[in-house]
Amino acid sequence: MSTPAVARGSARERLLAAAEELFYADGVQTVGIDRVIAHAGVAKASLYNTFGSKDELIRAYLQARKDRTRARIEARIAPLTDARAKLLAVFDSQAETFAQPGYHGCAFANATAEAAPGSVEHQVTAEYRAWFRELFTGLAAEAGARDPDLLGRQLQLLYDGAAQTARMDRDPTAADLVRTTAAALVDAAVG
Amino acid sequence: MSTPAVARGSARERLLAAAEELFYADGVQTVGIDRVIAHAGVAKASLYNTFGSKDELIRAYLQARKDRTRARIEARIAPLTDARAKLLAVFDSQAETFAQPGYHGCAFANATAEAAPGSVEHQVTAEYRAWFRELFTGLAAEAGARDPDLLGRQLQLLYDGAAQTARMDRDPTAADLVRTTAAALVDAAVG
DNA sequence: GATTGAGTAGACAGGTCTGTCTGGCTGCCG
DNA sequence: CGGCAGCCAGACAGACCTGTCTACTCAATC
Repeated sequence: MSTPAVARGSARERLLAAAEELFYADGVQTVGIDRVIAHAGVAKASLYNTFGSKDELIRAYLQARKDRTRARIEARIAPLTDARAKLLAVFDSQAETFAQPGYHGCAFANATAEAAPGSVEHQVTAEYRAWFRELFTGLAAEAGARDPDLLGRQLQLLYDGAAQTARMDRDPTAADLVRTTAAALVDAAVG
Repeated sequence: MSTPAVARGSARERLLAAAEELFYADGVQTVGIDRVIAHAGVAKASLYNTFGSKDELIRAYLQARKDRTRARIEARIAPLTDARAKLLAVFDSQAETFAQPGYHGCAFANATAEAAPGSVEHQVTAEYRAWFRELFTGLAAEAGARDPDLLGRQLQLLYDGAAQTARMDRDPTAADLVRTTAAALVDAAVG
């Protein structure tokens, strides 16, 4: 394995791509700098010239993940008009990730599990979750829920639980389960 | 901090107590052997004579945590006769843990987040979750749910999600939220 | 053609990690 | 009283970690 697995692009792009693969698969704590640069086919000095530290590489990894998740969900919601359908589409998007071969749970949950309070991991995760909360409560209000904040929090509860179940039990059918349950909660909160 | 924080008992007991505190608070990966033995006030040789390796200490830590959780929940549901009440009592037990000052999420979720597949962490976690699943589905059947397996899985979904929310958002009110939601799901599945 | 910027290869420092080993102390039991 | 089990303190080995530094290559641009 002397040949790098991430071949094209600038050193920055290759590093980020390698970090995304390795950090997600094996954990930001477990994976060392040496593995990242070997996977990217890049010199160590390039990493430190570009990102300055491992922490900043971790930040870029999580930031990229956040942006990608957000874009994926928003693209799915955009063409829909019905707010109920939009809410359920969020879980359809999650189902897609479960089905991917290397699925390994929520990257933010994993990264923060053993990270120190105030660390880079917690900083980006806080942003990620704030956005998610607003998404759910906003759509809940749009859908006409009696208590949009309650429904929004309930749905985030389900979303988090599904990711945990899918990872820990290696059970991709959690996708069906969570969608059914979410639909029931939405209908109960609106009806 | 030269005086050990865990004072009484045999070397084994002190090591396990220290491991439970430190591993849970800061993570099994983050905490090194030296911190554990300093906290326990014990020599390194005693650790390796007693447990043989760090992995086995981690196993003992998770095993102890599993046994304690199980005992706590079973003691809570034992005096109850109504199956619905038993199901909700599981969430009351979880609410208690949320309220504890050092609450830091599900120990098993945290330990497995960046652990290699097949590791000690995953082994004990699999046992823990199998027990939990049977508890929920058994009580769901007892409560007269139309589809006990479905309800059991739904409740475990909620339980996992609540632990994640309580940890990541530092939001202990997740306890009320999950109890309310669980009650709604139980009633919908039975009625 | 000279200069400059970006990148490469890899040695190195300084620290931390797990795990082993030596040597000595204490208290209990026969 | 002798012996031994259990424990302590800490040095040490060997691996691995992040981050720095030197010396070199190559391509584009002025």
